[in-house]
Formats: sequence, C-alpha cells, structure tokens
Amino acid sequence: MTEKYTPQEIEDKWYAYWLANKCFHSEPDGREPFCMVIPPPNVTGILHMGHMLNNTIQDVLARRARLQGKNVCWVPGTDHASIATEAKVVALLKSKGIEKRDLSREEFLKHAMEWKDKHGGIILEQLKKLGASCDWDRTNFTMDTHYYESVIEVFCDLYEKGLIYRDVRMVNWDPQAQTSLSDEEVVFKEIHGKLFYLKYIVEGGSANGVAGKDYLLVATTRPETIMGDIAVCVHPDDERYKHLTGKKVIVPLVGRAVPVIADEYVDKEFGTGALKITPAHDINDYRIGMKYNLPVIDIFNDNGTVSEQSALYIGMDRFDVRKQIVKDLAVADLLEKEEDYTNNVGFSERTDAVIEPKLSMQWFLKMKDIARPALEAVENDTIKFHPAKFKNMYRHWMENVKDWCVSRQLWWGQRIPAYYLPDGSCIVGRTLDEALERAHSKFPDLRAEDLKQDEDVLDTWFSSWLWPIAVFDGIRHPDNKDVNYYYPTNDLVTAPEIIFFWVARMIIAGLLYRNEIPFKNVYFTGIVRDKQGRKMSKQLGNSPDPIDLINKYGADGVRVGLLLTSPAGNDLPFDESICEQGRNFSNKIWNALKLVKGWNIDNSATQRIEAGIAAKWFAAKLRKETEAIEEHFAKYRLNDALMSVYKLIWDDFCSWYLEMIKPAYGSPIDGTTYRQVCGFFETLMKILHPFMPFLTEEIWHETGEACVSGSSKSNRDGKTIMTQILQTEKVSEEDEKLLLRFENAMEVIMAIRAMRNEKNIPQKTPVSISIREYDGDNADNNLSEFYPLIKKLCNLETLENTGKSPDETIPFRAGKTELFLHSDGAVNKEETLAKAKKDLIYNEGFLAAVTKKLSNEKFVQNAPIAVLEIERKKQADAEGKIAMLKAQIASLSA
RNA sequence: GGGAGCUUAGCUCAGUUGGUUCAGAGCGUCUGCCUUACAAGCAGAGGGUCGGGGGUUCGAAUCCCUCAGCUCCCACCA
Repeated sequence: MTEKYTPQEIEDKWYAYWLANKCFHSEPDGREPFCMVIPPPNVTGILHMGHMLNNTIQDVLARRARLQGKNVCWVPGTDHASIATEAKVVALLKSKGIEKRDLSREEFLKHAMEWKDKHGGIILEQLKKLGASCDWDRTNFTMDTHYYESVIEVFCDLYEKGLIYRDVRMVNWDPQAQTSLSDEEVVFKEIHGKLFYLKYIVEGGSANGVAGKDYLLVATTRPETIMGDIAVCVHPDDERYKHLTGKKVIVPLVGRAVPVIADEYVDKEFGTGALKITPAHDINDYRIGMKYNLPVIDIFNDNGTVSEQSALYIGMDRFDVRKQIVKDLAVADLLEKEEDYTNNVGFSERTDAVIEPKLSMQWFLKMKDIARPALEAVENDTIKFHPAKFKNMYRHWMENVKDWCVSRQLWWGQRIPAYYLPDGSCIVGRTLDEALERAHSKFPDLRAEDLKQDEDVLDTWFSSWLWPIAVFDGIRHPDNKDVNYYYPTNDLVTAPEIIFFWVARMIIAGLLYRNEIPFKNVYFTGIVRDKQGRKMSKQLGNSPDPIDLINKYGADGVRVGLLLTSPAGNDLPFDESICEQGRNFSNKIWNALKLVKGWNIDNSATQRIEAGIAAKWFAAKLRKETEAIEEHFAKYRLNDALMSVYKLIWDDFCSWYLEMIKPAYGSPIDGTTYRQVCGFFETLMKILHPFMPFLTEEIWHETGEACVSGSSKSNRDGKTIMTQILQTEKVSEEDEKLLLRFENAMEVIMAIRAMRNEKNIPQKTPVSISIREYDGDNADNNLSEFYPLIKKLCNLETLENTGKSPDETIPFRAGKTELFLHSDGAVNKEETLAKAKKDLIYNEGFLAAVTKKLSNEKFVQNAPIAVLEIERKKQADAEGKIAMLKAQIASLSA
C-alpha cells in the first residue's frame, strides 16, 4: 500500500466501474423507490461551488437511500436557459462577424443547437468527477422532443382552461436581450446618479405672473423621458400648486402643453412635490395614466434607442440622450439645478442591462387560483421545507402572487403555439394542423400558409416547472409506469434563491397535472461565500475551480469539506482549508487500513482479554452512533451526521479501538480479533459511503469477508459497496451501561496520560499506578474489568487496587477515582498538598452552592423529582470527595 | 417603506418542552512528542458575563420587554 492516499487514480477507476456496471441505473421494481430530480443546470453552465454543494448533498441522499435498500433514481439533465444561452450564442456569432438580425430563425436555431451539442452539458461531465450517482441513461434536456411537446401541451391545456391570456401590460424590458423579463429576473442595485430639476413653464397667463415667466419645477432622474410626458402630477392638498391644477404646462424643449393633475400618489415632501407623468416608461406613471385616461407616448424602440414617436433625438441611445438633453436643457435655461442622488435601478439578471419598463403585448398565466393548493401543501407540511423558516417566505409570495408573464422575445426555447389569422385574431393549437382545423370553423377556406405563428418563445421556467413530471414523460403519457412509480419524488435539493422561480411553480404544476405534490421534502442549501463573506462570483474571481480542488484534495476530500461546514439553509463560508480536513480524513482511514493489513494473523492464538473487551465496547459504540446518525439524517442535518461518522472513525475506531487491539510490534494478531476488526471496518465504510464514495469503495474491498481468509487480496471481485445494504441494530440497555462504565475508564486513562505529560514521563517508559475506586462496590461503576485495557493504553507495569494510599506516590484523580503514581524519585509533597487544598476549596464551594439550593424550600417544592435527585446526588458526591481530600491532606501533612 | 431571521470560544456552528459539573463540537491556537499505521500524525492544555440593559421564575443561553448591530426576502418614492 502507498504511504499516502492518492485519490485521483482510485476515483477514476471506481467511477468507470460503477458506470460499466450500471450501478446508478434504475428501473421500476417491487422495492420502495427513492427519487430525486437534479435542479437542471444551464446547458451552457460550468460547474461552480454552488453546484458542488448542491450535488454533493443530493449524492449523499441518493447513496444513503441505496444503503437502505431502496430503488434509487436520481434524474440528471440540463435546462435550455433561453436568455442566458441565446445571449451566449449571439455573442459568439458576433465575434465571428455574424449578426443575429441577419439570420433567419431557422438558421439561428441551427447555430444554437450546434453550439449546444458542442459546449452544452460540460457540467454533467464535471459532476461525474464529483462522484454524482445520477442515472445518466435518464438524462433530460428541456428542449428534447418529448419535453418540448410536453411544454406545448401544457400551454395549450392552460389556454383551453382559460388560464392563459394575452394582454398589453407594462413589463420589464431588457433592451440588450430585447425581451421581456419576469419581476423575478430583475435585480435592483443602488446607483449614484443625479436628480435634475426641470422647468415646466405654465401655459398662457398665470394667476400671479406674466406668461412664460411662471414655471413649475419638476424633479426627475430620467430627463430623457420628457418626450413621453403627458402630464404633471401634484398632491391635491399641496397649497403650493393648488392654483395650477387644471392648467397646462409646457414640456421643456418638446414644447407640448400637458395638463397639471392632482393625485394622492404624489409625495409632497419629495423633490419639488411635482411629478412628471410618463406612462410608457414608468410603472407608477402608467397606473396614474390609466386612472386618468391619459394617452401614452412610447418614445423608445425595443433596443433602447429613441423612437419615431418622440419629438426629438430620434435614433439616439437612451443613455446618450440623457447626457445630451441635460446640456440642451441648460442652454435653454430650463434646467434649474442638479443634485447628487442615490436610487434603486433595475438590472437584467442575465445581461445586466438597465431595465426599461415598457408596454407590450405578452402572454400571461393566471396564478391566483392555481397557487392556493400549492400554498396549502407547504402550510400543512405535506411538503416539508428544511429548514422550515423558508415557509414564511413561501407563504408571503404565494399570498401576493401576480400573473406570470410567460412570453419572451427570443428564438431559443419552446415557440409559443399561437397562430395569427389574416384578420388579426389568434388561435392556439398544439400543431399547425390543429390550429388550422380550429381556424376552419371560422374561415373554411384558410390555408396553412395564411397562419402566422407567434414569434415569441416561452419563459425557461415554463418548461422547468414541469421537470419532475416531464422527465418521466408524465405529461404526454400520464399513466406510464415510470411516472407512476417514481412520482412523487422524495427530496428536492435547491437554493432558496429560486424558491419562487422554480420550487413554487413545480408544486403548482404537480398539483395541476398529477393532482399530487412533486416532492416530499425540500432541502434548501446556503450560498457558498468566500472567507470575507462575499458571494462567489465570476466578476470577483473569488471562486475556486471545483475541478482544481478535486484534483488537489480528491472528490471525497472536497465533499467532506463542503459538508462539514454548514447545516441546511446556512451560508457556507468557503476556505480551501476545509477540503484539507477532508483529505486528511481520507488519509487517516487509509493508514488505519494499512495498519490492519500489515498484521500477521495467528489463527491458533487465543484472543487477549483487552481485545475482547474492546470489541464488546466498540460494537456497543457502533450501535449507539449509528442511531445518532440516523436521527441526524431524519432531520436532514447532514453536517451533524458526517461529524458523527468522522468522530466515530477517527476517535473511537482509530484512537481507541485500534490502539486497544494493536499487537505488540512484530507479534501476530489472533484470528478472532482480526475478524472483528475487519467486520467493524466494513460497517464503518458503509456508514461513511454516502459522504466519501470512492475511498469507501476502495477500502470496502479489503474489509469484511475479504479479510477473513487472511489474504491481503480482495475476494470481492465483481461486487461493489454500491449494492450493499446497511444493517442496523438497536442500542440495548446493556450497551448503554457498558458505554458509561467505559467512559469512566477513559477518564482514568486520560488522567494518567495527563500526569505523564505533566511529569515529563515518556509513553515508552513503563510506570506503576495504584488505584482506589470511590464507588468500586457498585457493579455499574466498577472499573476492574478495564484494568487490562488501562494497562495497555497507558503502558503500565502494574495497576493495583490498593485500597489505601501507598507511600512514595503522587496522588491524582480522575473524576471520583483516586490514582497514585509510583515514583522512584522524591515526591514533591508540597506541590501535591497545595493541589489537594485547592481542590478542597473548590469542592467545598460547590457543596455550599448545592446545599443552598436544596435548603431553598421553593426549589424543593417546585422542581421535578428527577432534578431534585440529581442535586442530592451532587451533594453526596461532593461530600465524599471532600472527605477523601481531607484524608489526603491529613496524611500528607503528617 | 413592509416582513422574516440572526447575535454563544479566535473562526464556523450545536444547544429539543426553562432543570445533570451546562456553557458544548469541529477547526485554529499553545505545550510536549519524528513512539514501527498515520507530522495530512500522536498525547495533553488553555479559551466564552451565551450582543447590552431590564423583567418573569426556586431556577434563564433558553420565556417576555427594550436598546444596539448584522443578514435575507418583498416593494421600487419620481
């Protein structure tokens, strides 16, 4: 065996083996299913730390379910990610000198599909490095034919049910991608800009001045939108402007006269208390415009340049116009002043372009009614959120849900199956034929060429919301055996950021199309941050390349590092050093195997007494910890589960058990002990397998039955840990008692080690100890059975129960047990006396506190009996210790 | 502006219905060890007025009030 664990070779070897043996593939059978669907990464995506965390968690859950004997199906796949992907393809074509607008839809899609075939799905290959045990035969892509048809079917169905409609609305417009965005795709950022004060001259005469001299001052951050102004609005109670309401003012530079209206929406305190109304380019202005029936002037083209509708600056970009108009206003003496101002500006999540509110014709899905059952499913815990705090967020959104704008002005995606007739009316149909047939009821002579399909595609989330159903083709074939077996899925692991985008909508779709929830548990991961707490991002360059990390620490090491850090829903402050801890753990286990494999086996030898006790103890410990781990898993506390395994292996197995059974150098080990250690090792590898799949597979082949023959070669050819089931046993009362007694023995061992440390006596120098057990008559506390162990672990020449304090010894204590170190040299009586006195003072203080508590009538009356008994026991113990210390002090002083 | 949550050791976090010597874990730190599986290691040690203040209670990290600081979500005031 190699000196150090080298993961790379072993990881590649086993992943290939698992694939070759179809270890991840699932087909419906008689077993209980355990199903998960991967949150499909963008087809253009590259693996980042967030994916690493998310997929490690899913893999742990999948592998754990396999160990429980379930039929595990983890469905992988990718999302076509319409905006993100189209933006990438457009950019790539541009770099080759090809403009999208010069291509036909078909040509563009051909380029996009080629690009997807070439670069798409890299991320899935990267997930294999991580050890992800996805059923790759079931890989889905949201634009696969069956998936595409499912999406179209759902759109048509919802339309037929009257849930989908077409309307002109104010939408978030991304002028770069030239598409609308849902509210969820807009991110607001604080921008340091300017507030401009513009003069709107009052038309004609005025109550208190000459025409042209009187003006209304309006503050705005967007002077370039004045060409779209159709009114100025003031608060009805604002004394400053009462005389102006109903009059008209002249829009600066533009020269158009617009009315001054009064509405309570206006904040008197802000700016000048007068607000310019531009319905086409501001959502609130739009609402006011609607309320007062004002006209709409849309001054921007789809690409953000000024349109023909404008009086000025036609063709210029919106940001250039802002610069220019400020200059022109100043020249015309229509700009009173400008102030620094910070406000929130919406940006496109995908392209980072400044969002332009824009009126346009879009398709919408009515949400209110279909959201209600989805809210209930989470409220009544039919679907459980981990951690539960996200229920609040979910409720808030679902109660205030707005209609979903599902159309996007893109080509990459599912094209909306709506067809326009020559008369402008619109027919929805699954296919052109279906649409034509429907159109014939109105226009019998219509031909296919007369129908013009809607140019837009559907929002990406309108396909991903069907993911748990569509991956099993459950939309097109609702009664197929896969969907019947695997749906509803068990767990969904995702980020809280997409709780509305995705989780909520999947629940809605599940209830709508299968009348059943899509998953039973949702595990929300935290955000992976850097050491300084910043979110990892490409721009900051603070995200390590996961593949580099895997190469450096091994996939198992990285997985452990990620999982040790934080529980569900907590952000994860990532630092490479946590992967180091994972790698060190791999190495520790590797070395433990090396130790065991290095022993010579003597099958004729009888088991040493301490090895027998050690085995009994470790078996009990194993049962106890297995139970604890189960509980952690039940609560989705994966970090706690891993920590328990970590300590079970490192501390209990390596530091205690192996040290207890380790034969003297050069001596062989007896067959019984050897078989026991191999059995324990095997069980430990199974428990650890979900977290460290590669290492455990490698080592499993050297443990368990493979050990029994004593051969160092694996006799497990053709088998794999992946098909193993973890048998668990309940911890018994006997176990609990043994574990408690053993803890006392551990305390003694640690006290002796500490004493060696203090006196600078090396471990290799044997010493003798006398022991006096305070509660030695009590069978539950008696330590004598562990004496052989204590002797071995502390390298004692003798360990005798003397019953009295021998001369020439250094007394010390472990809990309630008195110990005496035999010393050849002069014993420093002063020192031990001082220590004993100090102990006495502490214990007398402690006793006083307990006694005071017990003499408090109210405490005795109100406290539960169990608590009282504990206090009385504390009192008795303290009294015993004090008596012991007093005797010691007396003998030392004599 | 509206809502939710958080504050415990140097760091990241546990701490069930208030009650064991309850103030914990891992990492880091310090001390001593290259002891024949492992220095990617072994053995040991130190470290916190549980954010501040007040209250309820026999008893508060835990319940209530208040102040301070941080985070997230929603809304988008020109």
